[in-house]
Amino acid sequence: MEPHLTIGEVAQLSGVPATTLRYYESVGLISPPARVGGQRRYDTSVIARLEVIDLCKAAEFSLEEIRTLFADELPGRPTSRALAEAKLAQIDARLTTLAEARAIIAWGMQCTCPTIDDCTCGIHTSPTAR
Amino acid sequence: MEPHLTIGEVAQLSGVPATTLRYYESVGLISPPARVGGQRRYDTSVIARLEVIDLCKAAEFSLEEIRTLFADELPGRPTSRALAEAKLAQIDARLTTLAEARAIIAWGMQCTCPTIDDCTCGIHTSPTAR
DNA sequence: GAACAACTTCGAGTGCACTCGAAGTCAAGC
DNA sequence: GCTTGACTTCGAGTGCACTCGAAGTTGTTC
Repeated sequence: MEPHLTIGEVAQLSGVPATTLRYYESVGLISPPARVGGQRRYDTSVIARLEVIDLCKAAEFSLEEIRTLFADELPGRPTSRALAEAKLAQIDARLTTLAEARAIIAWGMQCTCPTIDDCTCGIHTSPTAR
Repeated sequence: MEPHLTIGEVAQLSGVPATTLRYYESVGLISPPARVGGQRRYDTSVIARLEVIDLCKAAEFSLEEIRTLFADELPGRPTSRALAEAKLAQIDARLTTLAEARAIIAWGMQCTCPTIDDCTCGIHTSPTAR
């Protein structure tokens, strides 16, 4: 785990742009690495952390939330657990509204009105009964 | 349909803040209303338009896209149709990634690692086989 | 030792959809 | 005529996650 990777190498290995790596460091998502002549030298563990970040992003956590997840080192990680539960609820809510949006569009595509303004006829009879 | 509603009345009737109404006008989503002594006077048709905008927003269209929908007056409204189809695909893609996110979190909540950094063990065995 | 790429910091810009503040104008009621 | 509240414009600010540009420094190669 010797620090030997330049920021460009980490960027290449991880697929995360160097600018973004500096940004992540600035917001405390990755810890400041060693320096050689002012330049950053990373050890390979940063790659794993970037993978975790990627996973968390895929799970719809904000960077600030991911920072919190990393900071949570209590036994059982109650903060992370609470965050995950809240996020799950958010995702479910989002899934619901997206399904509604899908229904609205599918219904709208059957519309034959000359302009969309005339479509108000459907507002009170749309599939989600708005 | 005489223009007699002030911006405040429209805001109250529609639930859309006056600041937002002015913003919508500035981006061409609603047409500039009549003026009495410099003040906006709307006719009741603006309420219907705001309802349509609301519906489009619920369908995940951006304001710019909604502007396009309103401008589309060709027979059959081919532009709107294309936009709707593209949006449907976007929504479906989003539904898929959200479902993945949901699976990732549900899986993460079973984790008993002391810190999230240790969880990398799961990256290659997560439910979506990332 | 000179060229060149890759690095450094810092501040500012991007996109979206608002939202706010300042400073001024207008209409209605007393 | 004065107050009050709602209105007007304009520019700037918000939040998120970057992204870019400028100006300067470092490491590598010839």
